[in-house]
Amino acid sequence: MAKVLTSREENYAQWYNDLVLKSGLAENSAVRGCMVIKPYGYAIWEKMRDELDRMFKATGHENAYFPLFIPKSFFSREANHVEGFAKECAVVTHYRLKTDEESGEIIVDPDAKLEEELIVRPTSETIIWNTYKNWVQSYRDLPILINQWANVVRWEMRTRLFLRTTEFLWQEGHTAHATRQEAEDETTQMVNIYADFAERFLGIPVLVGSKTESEKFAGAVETLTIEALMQDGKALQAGTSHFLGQNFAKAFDVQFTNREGKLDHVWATSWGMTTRMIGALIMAHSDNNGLVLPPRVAPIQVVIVPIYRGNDELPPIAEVANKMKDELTALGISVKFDDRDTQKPGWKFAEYELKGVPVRIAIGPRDIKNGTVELARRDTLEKKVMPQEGISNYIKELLEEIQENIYQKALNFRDKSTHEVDSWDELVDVLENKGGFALAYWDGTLESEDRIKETKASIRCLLKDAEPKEGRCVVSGKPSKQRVVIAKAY
RNA sequence: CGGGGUAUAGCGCAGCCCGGUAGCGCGCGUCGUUCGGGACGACGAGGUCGUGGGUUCAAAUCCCGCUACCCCGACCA
Repeated sequence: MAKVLTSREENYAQWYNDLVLKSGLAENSAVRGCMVIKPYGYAIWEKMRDELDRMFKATGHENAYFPLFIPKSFFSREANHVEGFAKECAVVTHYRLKTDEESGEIIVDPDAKLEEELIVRPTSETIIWNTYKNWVQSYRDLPILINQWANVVRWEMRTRLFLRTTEFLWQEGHTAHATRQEAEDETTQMVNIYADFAERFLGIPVLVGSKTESEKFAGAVETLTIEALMQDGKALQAGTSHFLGQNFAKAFDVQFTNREGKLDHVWATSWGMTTRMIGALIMAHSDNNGLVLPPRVAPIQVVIVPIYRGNDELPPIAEVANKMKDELTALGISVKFDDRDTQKPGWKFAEYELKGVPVRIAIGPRDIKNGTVELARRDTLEKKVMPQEGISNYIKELLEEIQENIYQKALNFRDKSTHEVDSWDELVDVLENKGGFALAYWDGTLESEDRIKETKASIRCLLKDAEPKEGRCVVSGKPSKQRVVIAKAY
């Protein structure tokens, strides 16, 4: 087979980049740091979006849309929040272009300067809270459970396709509650939805936990996160859910009259998941032959490739293929019958492997004679000849099996790559040589955390369900109640 | 913004040191043979050598400026 991908072993970052480009998911655009998401990549995003949207709606959320632009002054309201984003936002200063008399070039019209600059949203808390202010008077107006599908812009210094782009697509949920408890429950509920989505749908096992003080979202009281492990042993923050306390309500003056007739500020949450998940999907499962897509996110779940010589051989094959396609479609499976005569079978095999299609069926003259098909699964690269009879139900079950197998494989890898460490040397050994998650006692101080950061790794999270156990901090040797998860991260 | 690198056909590159008017692979088009793992042959199309200036009889090649992109750091979903 012609080599189109750099291998993972040779250069992991290059492998990832090659894969995104060659499989047709996305490419770099004319604008620095921004990508073009191509149809195949966007189809994956649509699958993810539809499933998340379904989960959000099942838990009582509604979609709405807020503006792309946010008045600069809004960012002055919440001091902690602005600290986190102020340095990396795109700012709109003018509203008109004109043709320069001398050069004939298009220039920004200096007379068209905005009185107040507009910020291209890096996230929408400020404009949404400014709006919620008018929506809430009484506890009867609560809760507000809103999600928005949108694009946001963060002027990152270094970008990578899907993992970190200047503009990216995401959903951001913003909820308002009458009580602290209710908002905290919402925060937990949403991080659990993310974890469930990642594991059940994307086949990516995740750790659920809370961020340290220094790693949490600017403006949040607590940030819950799901952390995934990539095949190169680095962690990827895959979704976050923030308990915002009353910070934004106070900054934007969102008060309501509670059941006792007293004025109070509302309690808030926000939570988001982005197109970065496509990057996670790629790095968690794919191999040197290309993408490996879990069936539930695969835009094409089954591809049928005819093998024929001359135009006489095609019609009987097409007949079997189309019948099979109809049966599979009736079972809710997405099927492509690729009868293009512009590409050869071998070319198509390689192409669909690169694109990560979970199941491939090949039908040739031999199969027509024998009533069989050749069936290949992408996750294991196994091929076998099967009878046509009953193939549809077999494939339906096989897709489930592939979904499960991909998840188990990732889970085994994570378990194998998770190490308990009890000293600084052990920690460094894991971070430098082994990769993966290190579970270590930490004394909870910023000093110790900074020391850990000097290794280029960070505390990914404090595990949600960890039972308290006594130990000594690997940095300071001071007493510690719980192990934390440390890893190098994207 | 600091350090390093690159810019030549749609893509990947050679040519530059030592100046003489551009080449290879892939891809693309036509025709034929092929088609159960990225086929083969023949013919063909395609380049103001990033950009502005300078040196020279002559610049992809030497000199100066500019711009863009990539990699490594600080930032980050």
